[in-house]
Amino acid sequence: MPSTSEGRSRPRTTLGSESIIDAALRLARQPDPAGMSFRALGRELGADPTAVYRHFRDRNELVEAALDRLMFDVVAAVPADAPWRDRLRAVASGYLDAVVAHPVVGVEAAHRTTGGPGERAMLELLLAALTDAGLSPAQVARYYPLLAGYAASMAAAQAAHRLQDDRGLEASERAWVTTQTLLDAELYPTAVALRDQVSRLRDADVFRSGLELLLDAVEAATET
Amino acid sequence: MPSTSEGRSRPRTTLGSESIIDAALRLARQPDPAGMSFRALGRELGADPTAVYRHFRDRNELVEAALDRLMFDVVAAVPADAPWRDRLRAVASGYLDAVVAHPVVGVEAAHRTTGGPGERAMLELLLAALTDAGLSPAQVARYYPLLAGYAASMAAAQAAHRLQDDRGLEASERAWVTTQTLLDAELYPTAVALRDQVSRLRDADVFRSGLELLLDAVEAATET
DNA sequence: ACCTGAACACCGTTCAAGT
DNA sequence: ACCTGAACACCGTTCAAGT
Repeated sequence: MPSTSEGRSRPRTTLGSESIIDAALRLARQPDPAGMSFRALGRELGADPTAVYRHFRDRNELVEAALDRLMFDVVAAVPADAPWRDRLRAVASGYLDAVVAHPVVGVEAAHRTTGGPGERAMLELLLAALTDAGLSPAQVARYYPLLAGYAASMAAAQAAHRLQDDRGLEASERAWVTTQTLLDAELYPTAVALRDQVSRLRDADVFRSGLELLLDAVEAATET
Repeated sequence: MPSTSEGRSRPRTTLGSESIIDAALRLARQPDPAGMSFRALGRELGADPTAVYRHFRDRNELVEAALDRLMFDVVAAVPADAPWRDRLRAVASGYLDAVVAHPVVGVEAAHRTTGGPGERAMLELLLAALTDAGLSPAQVARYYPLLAGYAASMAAAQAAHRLQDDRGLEASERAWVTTQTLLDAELYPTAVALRDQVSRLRDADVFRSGLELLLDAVEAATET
């Protein structure tokens, strides 16, 4: 490393948590698993990598802050006056898009709890929508973890899938459950129809159809 | 289960892919994210860490082999003559248990495709069960990716959750979707019932109830 | 033929030193 | 008060050298 300040324009505003999160999310968009390292972050910020430690205790805290910001923006984009089912659909697919668009942060979305305003806003939205649907508190307690867990884990899996094959873009075009095993298998030699249909499946389609089944279950629960 | 483990002394048989996988899975049981490093593996095998490269091209290949072995054993434990719904329940919960019991390998389960005999056996089981349920090939093509994706991503998320808080055992006792946010929130001050119920939720319960909803959907699809 | 071990290019993180 | 940069203890992986 040459001693700083050559070439390169200088972002070099005073460092703040928000600008660090911005930079982290910018790096997280690229499908490079190691793209959001502290060293890359320092380069992006025009500061020493370790300066980030002034604002976040460790990597964990930074990732959670970035994730919380994604959630906050997703919730903000959901029309508040839409029917409950539309609201849930909107928040779920917005969340999926955000997580997949920032795969480096997104892979951590499945199991992390941020404790921040974004998470709280999303929680509020979920609980309110389920209550508006007509569920009792006991029913909300049953369906809310299921919906949240489904969306979080499926989205993270898709982000991880996208991170994995940088190589075969065609491969990541297909749904991640679509093993090559299935596609070339003599396993189901007669079921050509099955192979054709599965090979056309996209990750987002799988996500959506599962979500609709869960929402159907919510709707059915209100009718008893 | 393989019976070839002889206490503490010296594993040091001639290195083979199978014994390496055994050792890797042994290390993967411990809830230490970095526990399955090549260096730890070398120690466990009584060999130089890099000797593993003689048998697996890289870490990716090793993880896939270990995962495939888990799947193979899970499928082998499913009674082949049970009704289709019982078979699917058995394979799903066996898979969840295996993945959560080997969290270091399990976290990778969501998005990986092994292409091995274990994966093929599991695929065969799934397709056969759905066909036995009465689904058409087109319906199988719709529900199979959903079931596989659901189980894979939820199981991986639970494994990741278990890896994360080594610290608060009580925290990982609770379902991972259960934010502290919800538990101490003034958010729903009236809904004490909701908080109480959610705080009693376990990860495995969430997994199971979602699975049953999906299986209900499969069953309903056969009646049209 | 198979294993070894030094070496390489990375990580996240700490901390004494600078300004 | 805030940032720097060397240093530490790790990674996965490569490759020339050993047996």
